[in-house]
Amino acid sequence: MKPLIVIAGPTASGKSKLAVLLAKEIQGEIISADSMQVYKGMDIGTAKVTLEEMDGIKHHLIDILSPDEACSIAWYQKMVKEAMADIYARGKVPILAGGTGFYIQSIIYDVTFMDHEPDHSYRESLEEMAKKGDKGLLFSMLEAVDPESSKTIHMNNVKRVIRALEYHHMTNEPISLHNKREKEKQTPYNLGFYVLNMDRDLLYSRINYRVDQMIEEGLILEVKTLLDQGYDKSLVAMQGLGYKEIIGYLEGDYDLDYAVDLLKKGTRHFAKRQLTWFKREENVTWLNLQDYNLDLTQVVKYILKDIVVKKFL
RNA sequence: GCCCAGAUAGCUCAGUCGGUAGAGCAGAGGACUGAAAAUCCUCGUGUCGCUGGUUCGAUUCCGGCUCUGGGCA
Repeated sequence: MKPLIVIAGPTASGKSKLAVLLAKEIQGEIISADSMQVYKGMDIGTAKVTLEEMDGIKHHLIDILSPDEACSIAWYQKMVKEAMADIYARGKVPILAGGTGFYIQSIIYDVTFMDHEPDHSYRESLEEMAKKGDKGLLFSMLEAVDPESSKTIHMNNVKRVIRALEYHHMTNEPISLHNKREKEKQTPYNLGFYVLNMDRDLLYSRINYRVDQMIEEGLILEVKTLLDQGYDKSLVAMQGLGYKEIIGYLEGDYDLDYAVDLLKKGTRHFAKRQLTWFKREENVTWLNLQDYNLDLTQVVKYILKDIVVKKFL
């Protein structure tokens, strides 16, 4: 089995830096597992690694789309697999690093996605129904077609309901069946999965600090620039943390202090959701930064040892 | 110093015509398989400021006190 090292963790945990430090030790190249860092021009708000921070380590899947291009998990997965093939061909080790749990899963379990594009007109008709407030109708459609999913997807979760309906519409099979099949998969890689974390209080104060830094570094100008370039607030990229809040401020919905609070709060909530994603994963090595005196070089030392012991490489 | 209004969950407040109380936010937990930094679900006991009184029973009514606003001197 080919080696794959994953460095995950909530936002502001230090995983990007950790990944670089590790890459230098094991002939690694970094593949970003981040749904927002794929976009060009969104640097401050996504806390994208700078050229300097990359420190000569090659990073993949960063700055590959403009903000008006939609990134889907299927497309992301395809790009990552290409990058990995390339990395292996050159005799290096891929390090998947980032905080988007959904994306990470799609890689480590090599989830199968259909290779055709969604039926936009069908989806739009469903979205139309949702707009009219017909949540109940959508849900009863799901119950009829995929009773299994109707037990696990909540009626209010319109996005999930629509996707399940869309999936059935395109494949004539319930998405619950697809999910079940995919969940049974074992990873095809020799997988070393590390999650960098710390006590919640510390994480939250780091998040709050980081948001203040972003404002100082010019997040508002970055957002303004994107809007001036014609990127609309309805774009998926503009729904990202740091962008939607600042857009609200720029449009006069509230003052800057409020926007900053909103962003800090949203980022804290996000970090919690990220952790939920990693917690359900088995065979994960959790690393509490506080056990290493907040020193990433000590964390790297531990990982290097662990990699040898568990024969990940 | 006097008058008025407050004092209830970490915060903002609602409420109890007297039977020990509940929303939003914060916080915690969870779901997710082609929007995922999105979307969605679950979780609310706290000396009801302190202290006397009335009462079977007071956070609720009455008195005093403390504190915080606002007003008058």
